[in-house]
Amino acid sequence: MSPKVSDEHKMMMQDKILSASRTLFSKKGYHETSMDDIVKVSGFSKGAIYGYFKSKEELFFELQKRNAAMSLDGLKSLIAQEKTAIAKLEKAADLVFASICEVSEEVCRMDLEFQLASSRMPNMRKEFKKQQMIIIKLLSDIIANGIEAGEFKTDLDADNIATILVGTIGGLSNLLVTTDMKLDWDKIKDAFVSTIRDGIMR
Amino acid sequence: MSPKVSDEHKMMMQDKILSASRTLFSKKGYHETSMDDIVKVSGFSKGAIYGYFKSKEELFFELQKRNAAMSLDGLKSLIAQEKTAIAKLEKAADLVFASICEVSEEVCRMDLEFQLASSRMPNMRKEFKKQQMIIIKLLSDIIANGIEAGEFKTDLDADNIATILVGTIGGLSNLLVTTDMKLDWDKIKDAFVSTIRDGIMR
Amino acid sequence: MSPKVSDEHKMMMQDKILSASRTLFSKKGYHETSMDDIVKVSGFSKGAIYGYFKSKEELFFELQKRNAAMSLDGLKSLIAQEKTAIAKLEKAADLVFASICEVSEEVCRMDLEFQLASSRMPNMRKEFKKQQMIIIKLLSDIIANGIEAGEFKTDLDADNIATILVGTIGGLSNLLVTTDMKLDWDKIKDAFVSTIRDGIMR
Amino acid sequence: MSPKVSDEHKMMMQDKILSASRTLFSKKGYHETSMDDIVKVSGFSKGAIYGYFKSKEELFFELQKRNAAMSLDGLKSLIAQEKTAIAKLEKAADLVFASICEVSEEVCRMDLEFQLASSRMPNMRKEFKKQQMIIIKLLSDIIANGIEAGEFKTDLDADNIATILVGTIGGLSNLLVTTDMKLDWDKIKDAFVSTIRDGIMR
DNA sequence: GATGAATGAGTTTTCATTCAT
DNA sequence: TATGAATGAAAACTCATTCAT
Repeated sequence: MSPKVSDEHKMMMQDKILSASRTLFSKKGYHETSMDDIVKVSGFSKGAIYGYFKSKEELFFELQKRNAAMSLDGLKSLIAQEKTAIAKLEKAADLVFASICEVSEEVCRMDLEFQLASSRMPNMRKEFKKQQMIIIKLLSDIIANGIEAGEFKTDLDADNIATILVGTIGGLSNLLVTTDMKLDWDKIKDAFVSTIRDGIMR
Repeated sequence: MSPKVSDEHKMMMQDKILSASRTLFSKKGYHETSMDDIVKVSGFSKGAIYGYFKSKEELFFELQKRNAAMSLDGLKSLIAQEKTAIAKLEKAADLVFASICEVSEEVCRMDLEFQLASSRMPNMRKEFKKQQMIIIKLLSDIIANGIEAGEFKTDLDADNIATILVGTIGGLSNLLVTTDMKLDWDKIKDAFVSTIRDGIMR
Repeated sequence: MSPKVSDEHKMMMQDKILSASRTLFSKKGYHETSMDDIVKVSGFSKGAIYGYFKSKEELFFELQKRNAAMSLDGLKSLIAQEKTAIAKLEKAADLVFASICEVSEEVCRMDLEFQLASSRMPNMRKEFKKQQMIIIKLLSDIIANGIEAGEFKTDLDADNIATILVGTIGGLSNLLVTTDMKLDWDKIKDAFVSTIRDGIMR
Repeated sequence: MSPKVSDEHKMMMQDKILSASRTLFSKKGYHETSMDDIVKVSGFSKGAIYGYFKSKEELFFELQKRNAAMSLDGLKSLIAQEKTAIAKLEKAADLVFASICEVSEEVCRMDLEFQLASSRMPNMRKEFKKQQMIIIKLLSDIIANGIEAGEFKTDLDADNIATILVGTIGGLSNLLVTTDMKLDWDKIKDAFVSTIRDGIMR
């Protein structure tokens, strides 16, 4: 079982590098972040980094995967705590708006970078699609359950509503980083939640 | 008087260059488009292009401004044809979903590029914010009128709803280009419109 | 006809770069010569060199082509001055041995580099083969004429003899650069010429 | 006594490493073969290889020495079976042409690599010269014996003829790998042997 | 003004070699 | 003695920008 130790170690080292990269990518963007920057900030040598990731692109790709996995885990565990569909959705909205406000720009910019990369790099695109699908499915299932349970209108298409929700969340997140709009996110959240609630509940 | 003629001429020349750039930027992205690409496609010389724009960044910036102005004009004239607030909003939704489906990827990718650029370049950000504000204000006014006219619920915050709408539209557009999801945009539009309608109408 | 001026100028510039590269490649070898070396020695900038040759490999390839063309021209004009087949062959031997002795190492090393490159790079190989074929054909024709004219034995296969001659010359040239053997090239030439003469004349 | 065992062991280990390197160098060339390649193919660790050879260059150098020694042994034992000088030479020609045709490219490319290295690295050059000298001496002695025995013309210079023979063989071998010429090596061998025979026999 | 050749700092990536374990 | 992760100098190549003509 020696590979386990080795793999764990590798994971840890990769995480250290990714951690440094995360800050840089979100601050300066993918193109503007050079491997030299990552070398400087991470404290690893050029060769070491290339030992752990075979290219800048792969490093970026891996970062996206791990970020997404973490976010998804957080979302899932939060949702699991609630019983009703509407409560689950509200909890999800809470989390997302909280991350927009608190973790704020860094994470949101990173997301934008990933979206852009996804629109150009086939591998990234495939992965990103998969991730979005998972989230949409997650919400879609909640909505479908809500319909079944009589919480929501019966004529809703769960998938489409879920897609719209994901789109809205992403769009609002982007709005935050692309403008400096000092928005009152609490009120926007309330407006969002109540609009959706009125729109889908019966 | 001569400056006027000269300015008009300058504008025309700039438009020719921007037109070539638009295609390139949306197809390949900002970073992957080189000035040499623009030289080749536009037919202008290096020196000429630098005569009309003082840097690649400025060229990109200018392109965004003109694109936004055109889109806004289209939106405004379309909206002006309708009387009721809800009809205006639906017309706006039509336009946006049409551009997502028809003009499709190219335009949406361009938007992503702009959003990303906005999140890094202060000038761009300022401009982008201004543009978003204008659209939000446009929608907000419609909503406010709708409230006043008794079309919509009275407890709505027009600005927040407008922000959400703009976010949703942007998010769905990004979803299109970052994933290959073969979504049924017509149904999504319907779901979007009816959710919103139920959410805001009384 | 403006391209003519431009093309001539381009050729001249390329020649200047190639000239500097020739020295470097023959002194240090292909792999050991960096583009920075060429920049330093040629006085051109990085960008300028890449403007004239799209890669180090292409530069090397072009150098080989021009070298070969020059050598071939020299050989042809020398041979044209003689009447009999044996005299032509001897003249060719003179030229080759002279270049081995006088121009000496630099040219011969360059040849070795080209041979090695030919054995690995498909494009180079094709070009090298073509060049060798031309020389073999040149000699083969002389020999065939010599056979017809009754100078040489009638049972000779002109192509094979020509191939052997080309091989021998190349091999001796390599022997010069790969060893420091202070050989008496005049005597070797005499031995070569007389062996061949006795071997093929009747 | 322990050094003897140790030395033998070292030799064996070195041979294993060299064996893996031989394949790599001949397939990909010296520069294109990395130490990592050798690690992968040989199964030895980086450190182990550097324990047995102090550099890539030395490894290459040692490989050349052992290759040459093996070839020479084969040649000597083959030649020893023949009585007359011409029979010995023909046997030598057989061996060489056989290796060109059968073992073919791989070995010949390796030779080219060595020749090139010889032309740049003083140590290599010295060794290569020594090896060539030995072969030339071997052939030269045969020729000298042939002259004495009345087989060959009396006015031949044995050393020069031997040099030419070695050059020719090397040149033809290079011709094989640097071009794809589908030559009829049997006929070339016949032409070679008969030309030489006619050129030197009385 | 217009041109496009020239610039050179900056980019990603490789790889022979070392050395702590 | 053996290992292989780490090193970092050096390589090929790009491209926004300038400026002599």
